[in-house]
Amino acid sequence: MKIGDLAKRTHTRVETIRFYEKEGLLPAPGRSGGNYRIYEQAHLNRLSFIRRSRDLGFTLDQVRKLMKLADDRDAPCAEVNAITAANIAEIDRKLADLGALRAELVRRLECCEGPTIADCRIIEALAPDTREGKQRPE
Amino acid sequence: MKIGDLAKRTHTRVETIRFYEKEGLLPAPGRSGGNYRIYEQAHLNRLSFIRRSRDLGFTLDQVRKLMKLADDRDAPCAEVNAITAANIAEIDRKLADLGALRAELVRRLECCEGPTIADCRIIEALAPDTREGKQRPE
DNA sequence: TATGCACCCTGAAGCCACTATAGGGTCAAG
DNA sequence: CTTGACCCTATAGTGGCTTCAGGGTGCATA
Ligand SMILES: [Zn+2]
Ligand SMILES: [Zn+2]
Ligand SMILES: [Zn+2]
Ligand SMILES: [Zn+2]
Repeated sequence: MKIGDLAKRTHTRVETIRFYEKEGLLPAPGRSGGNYRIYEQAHLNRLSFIRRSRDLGFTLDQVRKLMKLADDRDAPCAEVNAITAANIAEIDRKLADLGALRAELVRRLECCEGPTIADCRIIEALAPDTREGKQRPE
Repeated sequence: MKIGDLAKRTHTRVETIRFYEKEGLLPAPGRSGGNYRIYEQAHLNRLSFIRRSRDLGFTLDQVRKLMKLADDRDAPCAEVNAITAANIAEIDRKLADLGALRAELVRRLECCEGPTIADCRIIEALAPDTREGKQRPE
C-alpha cells in the first residue's frame, strides 16, 4: 500500500502521515525500488488508532501513551480512564468558556444601535473610555 | 508609564506587549534615556481594546479590522456585526463538536470493563479490529 | 520515443498567538 | 558598590499540522 492509499483509507493527508512518522507515532515502513513508502495492514491499524484518538480530542502525547498502554494487554486501565477523564474535564472547561463567550457576543450584537460606528455598542463595549476628555488621542 | 506598569494595568505579559508592537497592533511608543519604552494613555486604551477583543475570541486579524473600524466613527457597523456574527457561528460549531465529543468520551468511560487493558472498552473502541485473525500484528 | 500527468520524495518554512530563553543593560535603594 | 527589580534585543520553541521549493518515479498516451 502506498502512502496515498493509506491516506485515503484513513482520511488523513499524506503530509500528516509523514509528519506522524517523523514524530515517532507511526513506525517507518519499508520502501519500494523507487523509494516509495510501502505500508502493511499493521500501519493502517496504528494510523486508524491515532486518527480516532485525535478525533476524540486526545493530544499526540496522550495518543502516544494510549498506544503504549494498548500494546500491553495486562496493564491496568486506570491510566486510560485517567487520560479520558482529564479530557472530559478539559472539554467541560472549554464548553463553559465558549458558552459565556457566546452569550456575551450575542448580547453585544443585539445591542448594536448603528448604523455607524459612532453609535455601535459592540465597538463601544470594546473600547475604553475616551469620551470624557481625560486624555487626548495620540 | 513603563512596560511593566502597562502590563499590570491590562493584565498582559510584558512579552505579549512587545509582541503586539512587533505585529503592528500597538504603535511603538517613545523611549526614555535608558531606551525603555514609555507609554501614554492612548497606548493603554489601544491595548485594552486588543485584550478585550481577544478575550471575546476575536483573532488578531479581526482585532486589526475592528480597530480600523473603531477609528472611523462614520463607517457603517455592518462589518463589525458581520465579524461578531462570524465568531458566534464559529463558537456554535465548536460547542456542537465539543458536546458530541464529551458524550462519546463519557460513554466510553462508563463502558470500561477493566481492570486490565485486555477488557478495556475505551482502548477497544479506539483500536481497529485485530481479533478476527484477518491480519497479524507487525 | 517523447510527453504528460499523477503520484512520490526530502527538507525547510509557515501558521496562530504567544511563551521562553540567552545574554546583556538601567536604575534606585541600602 | 552591590543587589535586585526591572528593562532591552534576538532567537527559538509550543502543537499539530500545512505549504512550499525543487526535485524523482511510474504508467499511459501521441
Ligand atoms: Zn442593549
Ligand atoms: Zn454596531
Ligand atoms: Zn457499555
Ligand atoms: Zn478500561
